[in-house]
Amino acid sequence: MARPLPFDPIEEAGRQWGKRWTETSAMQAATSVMRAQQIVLARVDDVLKPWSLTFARYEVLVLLTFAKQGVLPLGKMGDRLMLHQASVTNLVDRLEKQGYVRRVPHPTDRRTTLAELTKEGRAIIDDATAAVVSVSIGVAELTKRDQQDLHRILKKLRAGATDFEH
Amino acid sequence: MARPLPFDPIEEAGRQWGKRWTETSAMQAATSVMRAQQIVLARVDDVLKPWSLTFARYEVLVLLTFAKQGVLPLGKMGDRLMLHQASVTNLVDRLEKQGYVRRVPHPTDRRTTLAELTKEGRAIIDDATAAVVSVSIGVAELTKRDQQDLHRILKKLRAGATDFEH
DNA sequence: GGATATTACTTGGACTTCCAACTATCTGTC
DNA sequence: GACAGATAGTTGGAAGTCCAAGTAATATCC
Repeated sequence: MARPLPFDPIEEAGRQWGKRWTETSAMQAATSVMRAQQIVLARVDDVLKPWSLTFARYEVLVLLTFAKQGVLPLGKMGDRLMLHQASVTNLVDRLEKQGYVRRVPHPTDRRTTLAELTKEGRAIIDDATAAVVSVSIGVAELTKRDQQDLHRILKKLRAGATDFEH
Repeated sequence: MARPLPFDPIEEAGRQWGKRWTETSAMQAATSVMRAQQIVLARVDDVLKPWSLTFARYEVLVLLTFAKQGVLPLGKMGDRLMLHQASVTNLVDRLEKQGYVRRVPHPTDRRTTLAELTKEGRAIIDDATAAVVSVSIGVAELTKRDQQDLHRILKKLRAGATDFEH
């Protein structure tokens, strides 16, 4: 990371940007999102270190926890997590090496691979989540109202990106 | 990417999360930020392809454009862009190979390396920016009001992350 | 003035993400 | 039933991010 500045770099960028170009508030919104993601990611990754997990791999475990039997096809996981298939393959590879997840063949469709939570994976998820919750999933500065506003605004963005039908 | 779902995966995750854990709105806010970043990045990267640029490298060029002489020390760029020094080194390496930027020794401090915009770099920045502006920097679905709200809310988050003094 | 600490940048490695290409398997149609 | 097309997953490569360690140069302090 870098050292904190005596001013907000995004405000300053807005000032400079506005001298030459248009869409200043869009630029500031976009830049804020980029930076906020970095912050949330760093914070959550940090509290997940005791389990050698990252936010990305933690999300995979959480998703499996939501499934009835702790089992899901890799493809479906990619849809839900909004990730490329190759990314899912990578994450499951690592989780499998860590022993939190196991690959299992689909009973009828031999193209499909299922990811299944292992006993170890199931055992840590509540503790890992407690750690993640303890830092408010990286958005501790925001009130509940802020969090909801953020979710509402970004939902418009996501709806326009063919994330889901609307 | 994956195929669009018949429902919003973040709403669905909220439903499932709430059955077991707390801080559901924080989870949805954090997850929304992660996904929004992905969307903005993909959109901006896409329109920058004609110049073989990415959002990250484009931001470096924009920052240099803001500097009087088109020259800045790498360290200062890292501070402004909120990037690790190693990331700046990497980006400047690539921009230098592309001919958009040149490394120049600092006149008095021999530890410092300056990045300087080349004529080529200066020549493309307005066109590249026109392309980026044409997609509203990836946040086209948001009204100006939304963009400002987003900026305001995320500023709280950034202030808590020692991005700048407040 | 010299030893120590700080600062600036680079390098190598880990991680995540994507794309494009490839293999294997299923589906649908004639 | 066979062939074309769609679907599922993996692999290899590119990009960006970070951290930790290393090198070089400047600052500080006694």
